[in-house]
Amino acid sequence: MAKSSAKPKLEASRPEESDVLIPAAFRNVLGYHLRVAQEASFQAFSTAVDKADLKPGWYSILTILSEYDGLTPSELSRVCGRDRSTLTATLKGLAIRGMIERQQNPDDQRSYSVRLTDEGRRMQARLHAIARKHDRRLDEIVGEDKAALIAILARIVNSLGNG
Amino acid sequence: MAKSSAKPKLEASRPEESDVLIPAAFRNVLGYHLRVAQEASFQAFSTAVDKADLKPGWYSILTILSEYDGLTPSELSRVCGRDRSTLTATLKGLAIRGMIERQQNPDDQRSYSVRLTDEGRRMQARLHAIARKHDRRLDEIVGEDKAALIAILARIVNSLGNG
DNA sequence: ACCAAAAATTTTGTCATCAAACTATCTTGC
DNA sequence: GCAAGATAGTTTGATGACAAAATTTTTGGT
Repeated sequence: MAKSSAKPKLEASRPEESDVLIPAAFRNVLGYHLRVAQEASFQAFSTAVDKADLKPGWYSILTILSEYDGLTPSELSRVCGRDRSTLTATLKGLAIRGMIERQQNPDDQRSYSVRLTDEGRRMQARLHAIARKHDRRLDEIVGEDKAALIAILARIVNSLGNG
Repeated sequence: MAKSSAKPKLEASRPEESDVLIPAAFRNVLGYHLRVAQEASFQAFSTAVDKADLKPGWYSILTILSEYDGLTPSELSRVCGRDRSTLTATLKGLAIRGMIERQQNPDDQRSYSVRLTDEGRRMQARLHAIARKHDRRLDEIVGEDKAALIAILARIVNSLGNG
């Protein structure tokens, strides 16, 4: 299966004029564009989630749990890429609202595993619907370049993270 | 010179294996990859800046000012894409450290313009050196796809921002 | 001249993030 | 079996972000 995967091309169309002034010092800086695009994307998602009176931070955790139920906070932290201490408050919020349950690990008193409740599963589904809508919007904007874009972004993560 | 600008291709190489587990639900989600990549990039920059005992948040403001001296906080807010209220604390910090000066607008008592001091200019240069090093690292990772990548990211910003 | 509306900035409140310090528990070496 | 070190989770403190409300000043209409 040599070269099995197609090689998507990125058409570098003429940059659209935006209503926002970009300082010359940033115009050619990847980090800047990366940041601005991510913030725009997150903001759009966040707004949609807010309208449903939910918290955007819940989505990733509930979704990871719906896939890998029973992770410990530390494992969860590794999977979702947040510091352990960041999760403490979110997990507390989710527990208070009855979306997760903590179950003591009988072999290690320090540790517990986190499980979704039925309520948590329902909430995950609601958030997932919003997320999918947002994704489709992004997909439409990016178009055929999606796979290539994801590959580059993953390369950035791996290179900066491990190299 | 038809087709004067080359059309960079994105080689979608086989995704490198990373040491981090990516949940299946996120594997194909642009927003997720965008976020993770941006965080990796910012983290790398932040670490470098920290080593020099500086604040990453200063860089964008000082750089914008070095290009457009004398902006008001509101204008600055628009250019750097942050909420006006976010700038208050940073500007205060920069003023305390003598990197900027506030100059009352004689025609409008509510408003003032922000100017770099010599100290601020020196600080901007130091931060800029760090930023350039970081940029070069990103450029190396992204390679020939840079222009195409920036174009897509800008498209995301414009579409989500105005659409 | 006055009063209402708009505008520029700051203040306040909430949230997410990391790093460092802390507590409790487990594991290991001796 | 015990002390030293590692690990799990939480707490605390700093940063930086937004939104909403408050403040001050300007502008506009009558």
